[in-house]
Amino acid sequence: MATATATATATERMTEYERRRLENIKRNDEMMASLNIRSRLADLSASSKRLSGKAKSPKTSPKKKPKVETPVVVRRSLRARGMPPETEGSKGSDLESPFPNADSKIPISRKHSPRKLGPISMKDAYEDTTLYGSTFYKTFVETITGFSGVTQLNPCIVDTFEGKKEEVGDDKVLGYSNCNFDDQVCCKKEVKEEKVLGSLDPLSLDLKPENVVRITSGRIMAVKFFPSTEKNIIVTGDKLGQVGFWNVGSGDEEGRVSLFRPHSSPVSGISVQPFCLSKILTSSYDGLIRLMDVEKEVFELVYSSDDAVFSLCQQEKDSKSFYFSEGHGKLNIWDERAGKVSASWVLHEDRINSIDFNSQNRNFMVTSSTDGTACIWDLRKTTTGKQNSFKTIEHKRAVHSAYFSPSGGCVATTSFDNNIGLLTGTNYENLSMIYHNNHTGRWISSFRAIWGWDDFFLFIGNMKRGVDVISAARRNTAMTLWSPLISAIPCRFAIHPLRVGMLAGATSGGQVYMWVAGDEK
DNA sequence: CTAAGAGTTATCTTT
DNA sequence: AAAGATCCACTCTTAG
Repeated sequence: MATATATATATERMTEYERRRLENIKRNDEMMASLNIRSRLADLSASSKRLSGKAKSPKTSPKKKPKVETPVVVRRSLRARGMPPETEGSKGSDLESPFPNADSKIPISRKHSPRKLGPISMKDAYEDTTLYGSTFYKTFVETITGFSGVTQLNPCIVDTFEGKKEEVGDDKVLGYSNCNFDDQVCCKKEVKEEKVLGSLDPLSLDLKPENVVRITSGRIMAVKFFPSTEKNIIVTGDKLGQVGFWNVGSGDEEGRVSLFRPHSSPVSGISVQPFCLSKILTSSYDGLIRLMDVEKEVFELVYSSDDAVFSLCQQEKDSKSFYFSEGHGKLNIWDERAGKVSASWVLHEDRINSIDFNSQNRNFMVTSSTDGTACIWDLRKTTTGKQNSFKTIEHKRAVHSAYFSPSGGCVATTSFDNNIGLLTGTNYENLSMIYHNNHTGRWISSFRAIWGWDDFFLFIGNMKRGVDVISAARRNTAMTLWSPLISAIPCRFAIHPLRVGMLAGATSGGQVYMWVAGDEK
């Protein structure tokens, strides 16, 4: 079989990478020893207490009490109807507040929460986390509807590392990653790269205390930036079905986060409409796809299925259709004008975890699946079944993501088999496996390596609360970003599509960190 | 072939 | 400070 030889070479590579990995571990251990990490770990308790105090916003402790006594809860619909939203003095009063779940015990039901097969008003879905929701709700609506209407498109940094490999020389110490606190020596790490290629030096990414926020209360499954430079807004979806917004850098401590619960099960995908930023698509394990329309203040129901929807993707410049996966390997195309699914294929033998498109050639799509493969598809030829794929990448375990690089010239996959797969070459004929511990277990959303703003670096979380930066040219972990502000494992990431050097990482506790490049102060 | 169960992992809340 | 709850991820094992 052809797969036998492929497996053999993969095994050879594995040992090669394993060897290098062990060398790296040894080096790191020596370095950590020299930096006196071990003794610092001993008094972790003291520092972690201090750090968590810093990481969480100090004022957030008295807010939301989302605990539930009864797991099955129906959200009381239309309670807000007819209530004037001005009365702010009536904090916590169920009778007067238009957002009565501020102090009630119902808002976040756990499992088996029934889904509603129809539109949900935004006010009904609003999770009042602050007791002052009426004012913040209005602020939110004004913020999202207040875009100028001009949509900027991705400037598309088309710059590949192919052909520049020769420039990468032997290991040299390039620099050290920065940290915010002088007393935290442990976040410094040696970086080896002859020179920094590409449009951004990842070492310039800086995490500031004001850029750490808790958005949702559950495990974050999806995170996205709004494609606009007017305001920096991050939207997240979590395991409880919540969709949260963070208006970065504006408003006071509490007002910049708004939280809704349009779904009864985990939110699997988010897509902000490229030409209409007040419309946001969300998909969920509850089988629903909703369109949040902030102008109309409603979560419309677009699609419903008995199967879970596991991923959602929209081509960058196409607002007339979107692609989503459901059930065991099915992929659908939704036609906005027809208002129905216009094509449906069974592409994999198990759930499809990610969908992505080649930004330079829109006929090429890549999917990743729990069946252990990632496939590149030529949409002009796609019928059904993996045997018809343009290219299939085989992993030994479930594959959680597969993304085209910004130039479209590479594909990076992330698998539970502890590898990041890198596909290069004019016809994606070269496959490399880069070792990375992706064993996240049950409580952490699976890691997914995402591309930065060029073809040189990938970003992915690690189990030690750092952000590994993978060099595509060197095919290794070139550096790791650390910060004492990170109090949980960042597992899902997004880049700002229009601002080079703006990176968001989200955790299982609902927190989001935003790194920003540049201006060292 | 399918179902059920154990083990794995980290974070937040409660005691 | 330590224990308890989480509970649709995935893999492997065992029972039918």
